[in-house]
Amino acid sequence: MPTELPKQYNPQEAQAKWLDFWNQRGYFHSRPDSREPYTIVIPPPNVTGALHMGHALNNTLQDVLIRWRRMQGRNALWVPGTDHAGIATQAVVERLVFQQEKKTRHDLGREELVRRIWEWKDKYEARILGQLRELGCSCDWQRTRFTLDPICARAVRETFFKMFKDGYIYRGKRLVNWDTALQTAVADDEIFHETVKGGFWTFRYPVKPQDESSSPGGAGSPPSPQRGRGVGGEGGTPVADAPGSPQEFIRFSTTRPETMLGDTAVAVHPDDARFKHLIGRQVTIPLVGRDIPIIADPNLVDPHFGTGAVKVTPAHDPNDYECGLRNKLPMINILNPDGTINQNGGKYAGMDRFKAREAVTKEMESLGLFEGKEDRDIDLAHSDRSKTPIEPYLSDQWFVKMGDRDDGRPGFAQMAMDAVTSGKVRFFPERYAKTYLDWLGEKRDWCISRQLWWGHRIPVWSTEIETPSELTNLKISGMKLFTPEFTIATPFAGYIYPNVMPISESSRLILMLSLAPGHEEIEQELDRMGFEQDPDVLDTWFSSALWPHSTLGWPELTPELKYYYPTSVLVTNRDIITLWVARMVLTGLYNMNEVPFHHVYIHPKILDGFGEGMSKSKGNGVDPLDIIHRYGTDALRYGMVNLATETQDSRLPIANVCPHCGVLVPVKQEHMYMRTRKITCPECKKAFRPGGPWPTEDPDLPTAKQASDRFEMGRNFANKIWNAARFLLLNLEGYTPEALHVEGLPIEDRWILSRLASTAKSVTESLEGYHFSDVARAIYDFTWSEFCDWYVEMAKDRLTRRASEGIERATVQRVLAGVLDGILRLVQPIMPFVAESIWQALNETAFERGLPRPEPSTESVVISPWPEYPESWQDPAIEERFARMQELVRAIREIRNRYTVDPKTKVDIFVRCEEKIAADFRSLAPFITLLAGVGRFVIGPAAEKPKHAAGHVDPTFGVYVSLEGLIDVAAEAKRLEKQIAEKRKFLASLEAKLANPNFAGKAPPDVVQKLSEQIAEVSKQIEALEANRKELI
RNA sequence: GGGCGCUUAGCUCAGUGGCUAGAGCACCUGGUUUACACCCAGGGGGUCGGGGGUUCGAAACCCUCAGCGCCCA
Repeated sequence: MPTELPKQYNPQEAQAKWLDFWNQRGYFHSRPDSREPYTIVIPPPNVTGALHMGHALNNTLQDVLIRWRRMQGRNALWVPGTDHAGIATQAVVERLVFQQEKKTRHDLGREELVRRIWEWKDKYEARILGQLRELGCSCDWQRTRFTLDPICARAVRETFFKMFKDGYIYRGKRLVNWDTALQTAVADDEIFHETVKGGFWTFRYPVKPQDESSSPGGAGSPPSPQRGRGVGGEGGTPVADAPGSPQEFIRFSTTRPETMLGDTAVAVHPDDARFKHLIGRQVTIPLVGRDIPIIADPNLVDPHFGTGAVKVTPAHDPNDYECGLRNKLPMINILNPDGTINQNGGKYAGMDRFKAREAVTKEMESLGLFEGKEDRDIDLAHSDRSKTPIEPYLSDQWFVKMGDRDDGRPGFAQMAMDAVTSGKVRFFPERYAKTYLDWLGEKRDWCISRQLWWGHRIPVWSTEIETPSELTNLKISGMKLFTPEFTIATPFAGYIYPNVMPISESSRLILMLSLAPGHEEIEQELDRMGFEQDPDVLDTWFSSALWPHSTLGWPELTPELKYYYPTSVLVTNRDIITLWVARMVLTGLYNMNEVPFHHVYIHPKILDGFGEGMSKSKGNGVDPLDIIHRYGTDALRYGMVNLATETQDSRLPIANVCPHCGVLVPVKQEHMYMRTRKITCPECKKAFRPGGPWPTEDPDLPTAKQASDRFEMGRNFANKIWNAARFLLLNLEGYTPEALHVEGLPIEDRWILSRLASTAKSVTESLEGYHFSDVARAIYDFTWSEFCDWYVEMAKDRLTRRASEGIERATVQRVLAGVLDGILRLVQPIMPFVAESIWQALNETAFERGLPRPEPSTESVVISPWPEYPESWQDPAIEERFARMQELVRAIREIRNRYTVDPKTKVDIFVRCEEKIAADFRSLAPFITLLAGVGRFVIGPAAEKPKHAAGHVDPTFGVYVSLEGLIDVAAEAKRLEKQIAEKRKFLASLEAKLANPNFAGKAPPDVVQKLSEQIAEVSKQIEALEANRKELI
C-alpha cells in the first residue's frame, strides 16, 4: 500500500532523516576514477565564529553546482575545511581571556595563548562543519582540512622555502598600524576610525640661504597672524617670503607637530608659482638641527590646501612614506615601540609622543617659528583591541616580490594577470576580471609577516655573525654548512637556504637560514646553536593561497592532486578577489605550474533591510539556523539561489520573532550595533531581547530568533511540490510503467512535455552560466504555474472521469509520474530534502517511471541522472494552441469574478472564432468546461452574442458569457468604453510608428511585418468591442 | 581622489535595443472546487531617480546631475 503523505511538508523531519541516509550511503565521498572530475574547494570559513547568511549563500551555491554535476555523471568532489584566520581569531580569544581573567597574552605566554586558541578552534570548527551539514552541503567530509593542520603546514613550509630559495621572499621595511599599548602591528581591518578633537598647527622652517651655512631661528620678521587654512589665497599673506629678502621661510601645517623630529623633506607642488624658486633649496629643522630639501611632488601636495607646502615624515605617515619612496628620501623612525620618542628625537628622547607634541610646539614658539593653532576634528585611526590611537610605524617585515624579475621574466603579478587575460581563468560575471587585473597591475609586494602568535611561524632561523670566517666554520651535524665560496655545502643543498644581510650601522652580519619541512632535528640543533626562529607568523592568506593544491596533498604528487587539480570553479564574494583569488592563482602557477581553477564565480552580498552589509560589529547578522528553524533548509537554500542575480547585493529585511507569541517584529535601525537590549512585543506586550550575535545568554530576557519573509517563497514552494506529489500518490492506484509515444498523446500531455523539455534545457544552460536566480525561477514557474495550475488540474478530469477509465487513466498516470520525476531531479540541487522525501515515496509505488520510457529509479535522487529530454518535444505550435485555451479560460474566469458568479454555478459561453480554432477549442472542451465552470458551450464562426452577456475580445476569438439577471449594463458599457479608448490609443501609437518613413526604411522587415499584423489585430479587436458596445444597448 | 555597482509597483527583485514592463510578498474581491489556506480564482497598483543625447524605436546604449552601497588610496 502506498504511503500517504501528510498534508504539509515537514522540513525538520526530512532534514534529520536524509542527512543520515546520504552520509551512510557515502554519496559525497569521491575518489579518483576514470570519470571526468568536477572539483570545488570550499572558501574555508574562519574559525573565528559561526557561519552567517553570507556563508549560507556561498555554500548553497557551491552545493547546487556539485549536486548538479554529480547528477550529470561527473566525479564530483567538494573539499570542505576551515581557515585559522590569524589576527581575527587571536583577537577574539585574547579579548575573551581578558574579559574573563583580566590577563593579556603576555601574561599567558605564547604557548598557553596558542593552546587556548586551539581550544577555541576545535569548538568553532565543529560548529561550522555542523552548520554546513545542516545546510545539506554535500562535501566529502573525509577530506576535511584546516589551514593549520599538518598537511597544510607542510605545503606552507615547502612554498616558503622554495620562494626564499628562488629569491621571491625578502626582508624589508614597511609602515604598519602600530598599537603602542599592545606593542604590535594590527591589520587594516582591525582598526576603526573615530573623530577626535585635535589641532592643526602652522609652523615655518627657515630656508637656508643659497651657498651659505644655516642660521636657524629668530632672524626673520615676526610671525604672520595668518593660520593654516586659506593662507596663500587671494590677497593673503605670501607663504614664502619674496626672493632676495634677508631670511626666507617656508610655512606648513600639521596635526602632529612631534613628527617634525622625523621630517626628511618639505614638499611643494611643482606648478605652484609661489614656491618654484625654492625647489632644490634646503631648510633646517631647528629642533634637531637637520637640513632637509624642498622637493616637488605633485602627488602629495594639493597647492590649494593649507599653506601649499607639506612637511614629509616618511617613517610616520603613509602618504609621506609613498612620497619618500618616490623621492628616495631617508626614513627616520622617531618612535620606540611603546610610543615614546627614541634617540633620533635628540633631547626629546624618552618623552611620550603626546608630551613631545607640546614640548616641540613650545620650542618652535620660543624660536618664533610657530604661527598659530586651529582647533580641528581629526579622523583618527584607533586600534580595535586597545582602543588607543594607531601610530604609523616603520618596521621590519617579510615580503613576497610581485614585480617582474631581474632576468626579465614575468614575476608573480604578471603571471597571475596573464592567467586571466589569456582566458585560462575566467570570471563570472566578467567585469570582476577588472578588479583583479587593476590590483595586480600595481605589482605591489605582498607583506606576509604578522606580529602574531597564531599561525604558521616563519621558517627562518637567524644569528648574528661578526666575521665572514665564522660562516665558513659553521657546522651543522658535524659538517660544514658552507663551502669556501660561501655557497651551501652539498649535503644541505636540498633543504637549507641562506641569506646574509648587513646589520645597519654595524659591521656585523645577520645570517638567515630557511629550512624546508621535515628536518625538525636540524631546527633543534639550530636552536641549540643560538639561532633564533623568527617570532612572527605568516599572513593567513599565505596558507589559504595554497588551498586548492595543499588540500589535495601537495607537495606530494598524490593521486588526488593529479586527478582533481586544477579544480573546476571557485565560488566566492568580491571582497577577496585581490586578497585571496589573485594569490591562489599565483601560488598555483608557481607550485603546480597550472592555474588552480578554470572559473571564478563571484556572487552577491547579502545586506540587511537598510542596505548595509551584515557584520558582527553592526549586530545585524542573521544565524542561518534561525531561518532553517522557521522555514526549513530547503526554503533557505531556495531563497539563497533565488537572490543570486547578475547584479550585486540583495537586501534581506529582518524581523525578530517574539519568543512569547510568535509575532514578527521588524528590525529597526535603532536596533543596530546591539544598542537595544530589550524590545516589547507590540502584540503581547511582553519583553524580549532582539536576535543578534550576543556573546552570552541574557538571564532575564529570552532572545528572539530571527526571520525574513523572503524565505516564505521557498517554504511555500517546497510545500507545493510536496502536495503535487501527494496528489499523484493518491491517484496512482493501478499504475503500470510503459513507454509513451509522444506524437500520439493528447495536446495537454504534449504541452506539459514541451514545457518540461524546454525548462530542463534552460535550467541546464542557466547553471552552466552561473545564472542561479534564473534556475530558481524556471523551476518554480514550471512546477507551480504550469504543472500544478494547469496540468494537474486537467489530469483530475482524466483520472476521475468514469468514461475514460482504462487507457487514458494509465497514460495520465505515466505522464504525471514522469513529469514529477523530472521536477524532483531538477530541484534536487536546490532543495534536496523535499526532493529526496518525495523520491523515496514515489519509489514505493512507481519505482519504474520516467520519460519517454520508464526505467528503474535510483535509491536516492542524489545519484539520479540529470534530466535531458528530446529537443523534438519542444513544440511551439502546441504551446500556442494551449496558450489560446488558457486565454479563453482566464477570460471566462475574469468575467465570472467580475460579476461574482457563484463558483458552483455553471455559465453558458459563446465563442466566436474561425472554424480551425473552433475545432481546437472543441477538442479541449472538457478541460475548458472544467477549468472555467462552463455549462452550455457554443462555438464557431456563427456563434452569436447572447443578450445580457459580458465579453472579452482576444486577437483570435471573442468570448461572451451569458449573465441573465446579473449583467450590469451601465457598468459593462463603461468598461467597454474604457477598453475601446485604450485600444484606440494603442492603435494610434502603432500607426504613428508605422507612418514614420524612417521606420519602414530602417527597421528590420520582420519587425515591420509584425507591426502591420499587430495593427490589423488591434483594429479587429476594436471593431469587436464596438460591436459589443452596440449590442449592449 | 580613483574604480566597480545600484536607483523599475508599498517592500524585495527580474527584465543587457522591438509582442500594451513582469514575479514573489503586501493590498482588494470571491472561495471549506476531496493535493495544497504554506491554498485556489480574479483585481488594483509603475512619467522604469532627474535632465540631455544616440536611434525608425530606449527601462535597456552614451553624457550629465542627484542619492545609495562596496573596494582601493
